[in-house]
Amino acid sequence: MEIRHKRSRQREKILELLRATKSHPSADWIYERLKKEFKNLSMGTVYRNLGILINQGLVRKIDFGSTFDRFDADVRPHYHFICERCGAISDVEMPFDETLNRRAGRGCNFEVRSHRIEFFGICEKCGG
Amino acid sequence: MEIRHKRSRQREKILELLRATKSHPSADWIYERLKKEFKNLSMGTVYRNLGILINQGLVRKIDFGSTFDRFDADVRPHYHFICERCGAISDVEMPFDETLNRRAGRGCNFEVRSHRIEFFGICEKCGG
DNA sequence: CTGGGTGCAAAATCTTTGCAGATCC
DNA sequence: GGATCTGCAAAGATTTTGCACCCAG
Repeated sequence: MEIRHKRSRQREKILELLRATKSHPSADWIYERLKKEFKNLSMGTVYRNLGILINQGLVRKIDFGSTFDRFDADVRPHYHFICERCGAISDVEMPFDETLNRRAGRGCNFEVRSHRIEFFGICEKCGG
Repeated sequence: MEIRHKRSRQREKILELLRATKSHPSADWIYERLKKEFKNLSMGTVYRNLGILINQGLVRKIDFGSTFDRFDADVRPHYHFICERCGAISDVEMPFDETLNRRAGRGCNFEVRSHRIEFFGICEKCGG
């Protein structure tokens, strides 16, 4: 199960780059940036190495979890639970916290208008 | 700016279907479901109508906001702010709420392991 | 050597778009 | 009739994968 990874200049540089920036870049940004150093770099290499770094817990992917969009006809503010095993999305019976936006805006100059919370874990069906 | 929309059986059925389900379906699920009724339905129609319903505020899309994944080398739990105008992602200086998982799990049979909060609004650069 | 890593290109996914013809008002 | 909608197919955008060669250990 455990794969022993050799070092690779590309992977080391990707991690270094990610650690040096606060902008939460996309794979493409990383690719363009590293291409200056590795003239023949390919996107495959970028994605493969990002995957390895994520597995090693050194990098986190900010995505939706699902590979496709999901749609909801309940437009009232509410939170979601996403099962990490089967991908099912359920509503969470927790009151919507109206104070959160204000608290998040404290101490920064962002105009916080809304927020979203997703909980992750194992759903009833998938759990023991 | 305002576009006057005619009725369309397909759009009405999509909304009806979304309202009747709690499973937060994908476009493909909707497509497969509606295909039984509209033999020649196309994905284009599904996506176009979902877009209209979203504009009308009748449906919400659960996605990441960005069309591509973003990566972060800061693996400590923290929250993100996403600018709705320029798409920039910043870290939010708000303490991570360890109690949230437990509170979300209350009253349901999910095993809540983690959570994520994204705040949306206008960032310093884009704001007046 | 050997197995992981790389570049390249093709494939796979998911979503959007152009167009001609059908439909609603 | 005219604007909107639909199906179809092609194009887009992003990510993944197969393969032959390369390189670290």
